Amino acid sequence: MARENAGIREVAAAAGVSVTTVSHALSGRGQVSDETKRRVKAAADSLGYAPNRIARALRSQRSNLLGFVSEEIATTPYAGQILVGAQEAAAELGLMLMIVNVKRGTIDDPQIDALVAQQVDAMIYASSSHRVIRVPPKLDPARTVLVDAYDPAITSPAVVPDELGIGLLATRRLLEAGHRRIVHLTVDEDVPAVDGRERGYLEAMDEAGCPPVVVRVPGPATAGAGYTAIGRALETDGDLTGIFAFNDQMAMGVYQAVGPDRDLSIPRDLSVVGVDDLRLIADALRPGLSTVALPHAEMGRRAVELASRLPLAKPRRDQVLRLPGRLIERESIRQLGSLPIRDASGGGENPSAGATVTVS
Amino acid sequence: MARENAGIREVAAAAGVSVTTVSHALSGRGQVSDETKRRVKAAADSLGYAPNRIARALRSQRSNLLGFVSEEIATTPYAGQILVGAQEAAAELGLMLMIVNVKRGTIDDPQIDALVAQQVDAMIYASSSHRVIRVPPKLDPARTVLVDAYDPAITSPAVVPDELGIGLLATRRLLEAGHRRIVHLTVDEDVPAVDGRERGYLEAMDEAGCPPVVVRVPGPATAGAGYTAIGRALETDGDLTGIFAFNDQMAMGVYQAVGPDRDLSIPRDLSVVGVDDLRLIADALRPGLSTVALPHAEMGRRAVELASRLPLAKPRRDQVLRLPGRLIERESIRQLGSLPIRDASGGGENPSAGATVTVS
DNA sequence: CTGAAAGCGCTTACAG
DNA sequence: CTGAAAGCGCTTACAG
Repeated sequence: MARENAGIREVAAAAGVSVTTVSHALSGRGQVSDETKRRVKAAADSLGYAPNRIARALRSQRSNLLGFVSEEIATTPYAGQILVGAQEAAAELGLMLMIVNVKRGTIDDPQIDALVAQQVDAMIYASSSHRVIRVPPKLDPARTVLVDAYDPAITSPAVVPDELGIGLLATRRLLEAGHRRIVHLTVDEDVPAVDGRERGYLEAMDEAGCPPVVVRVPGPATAGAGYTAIGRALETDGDLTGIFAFNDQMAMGVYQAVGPDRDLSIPRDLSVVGVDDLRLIADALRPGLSTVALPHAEMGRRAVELASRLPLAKPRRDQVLRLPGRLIERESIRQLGSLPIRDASGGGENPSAGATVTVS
Repeated sequence: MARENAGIREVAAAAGVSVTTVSHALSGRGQVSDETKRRVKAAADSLGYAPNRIARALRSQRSNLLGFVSEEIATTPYAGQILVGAQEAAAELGLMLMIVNVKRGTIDDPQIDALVAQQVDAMIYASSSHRVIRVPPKLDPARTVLVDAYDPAITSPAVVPDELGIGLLATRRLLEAGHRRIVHLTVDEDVPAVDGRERGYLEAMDEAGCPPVVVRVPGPATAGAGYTAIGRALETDGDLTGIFAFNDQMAMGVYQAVGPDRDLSIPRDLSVVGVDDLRLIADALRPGLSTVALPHAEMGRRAVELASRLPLAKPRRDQVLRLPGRLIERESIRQLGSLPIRDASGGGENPSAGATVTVS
């Protein structure tokens, strides 16, 4: 894979100019006549010249490398998507990504040291799910961008999903389909995703004048948690018709609970919306699960763009970029239309009159 | 992130020797007295010296970089696991991975050119699922290792799962649990995974003297395909008790089919084993799905180890490393014990007497 | 066993 | 507008 091709000297010789002029002509940095520029470019093309990035990095003290530290890249499909977006943006900017995988909650890792030793221009630290973290102290906060994470202790910019907007989007979708008795199934974890989606739900229900019901079960937010939660929800309100699950896994638990155990079916009796757009789940469930896709690829993109400007950008405190989710429609939401199914009342009451069920 | 620390000159000054001696002492390449070596190392430590990898790469013409080209790293959790294994092995060998994501079936990609321009020492090309591919011509076959893929046209070493062994493992597990009427649900795709697992199934059934039944439905191997396949299987043999699904997604289709549509339950009436150990599915299904985990991380490891030796290794034609799968037990297999449930006959017949059902 | 010197392939003041 | 020269931080023949 070693490049045995022409170097800048060969190009210079072929074009009949000095290496300085080749460098200037190709980089556009110096003053070079158009004619010379043309000749140099022609020579470079015909020789298949590509600058040696290592030599360039050594001389210019810029590696054009971005470090990408990801927590548990393998355990969720999310990190992969962030990576793809980051990768694309990096390619467009002429940067390469150097990737390292660390355990969740890592403070110190020899791999991170290795990355620093590579003299990356900046670092991207991607969490495995939106939460508050402690950035490893090895990373220079002024040269680090956080993805799907937020560290209140430092001033690095962060790119995160707009969790509140996601809660609004999912809940409004159910409201627009005519549902009034909508429950939010969530977990008792103290992370921005849980908090933000719930606040979005409460806000949307408030707007619509519907009493909110939040069912909170012990985390993590798995199918099992969803199974437990929907059971509680149905005990609390046997007439509910809309379910906003914290994520697709919890939504899967709803599917598992309604079929065999009860005489309910989706979407006939219950409309369900999840979050994550985990294809493996959302596509495989019958009927397909409507869900809010998180902007992972876009987060990766934006993180790279921010990181590439980091050495130059002015430090801004609490610079956090919230990116919107996107509703992916499948078949789990029933349009109630003008005629209400079962008891679709509930308008006009104060949201504070709604229930919060906590299972522990 | 730029290292503003000591360079080799500072270490030399601190130790009272030349930079040559520092280089020799630290790399262990030249002849240096133990005493000098000790002094140099102490100086390096106290200054926190780390060699500049870029300078080293430029001078020694070895980048210590491995290119990792992955197809659609985001769409499956597999690629992530391969990456983690590769990452770990690379770290142990003092190598860094430079990662690029390409579309499935890519022949030409500017990202790959970029990787080549980085002067990586070798390349790893990881497919998104075990199949026959055409390696992009930009990659030097003598410096490329294939993962989860095989290109008959070139001589690059390849690291793949032992598909036949996986078929044997899954089928024998059902046989050992006392099942005799075991069906293999698969798809009509011409890839090594389909072919190998099926051959393993046939071999194991033959060993046990049980007639095999293969139900083949149109791909891809999704939950929907599994749903269709189990329907056909039950039409063909209403008394079957064991199901070896091509993968976890097809196994999920079996779960979806047995519950609501028929009076069958897992594992009471049907024992199911899948392949992939997709946590999102295998853990979430009720009962948990027993499945064969593919050796993804190990494949990544071995690929890096091979790649790191590639510039030195002798070219060996058709060097393919087959790594075994591992059975992950959950709750989807019932031990039939000594007393046969329903009709557990079927021994003694020739496998060729078995059926192959193809749905198109 | 130790060190002076060349050089990897570029970029970048600087001089003309 | 163009080019000679220095130098990024190492490694590596080579000489002593």
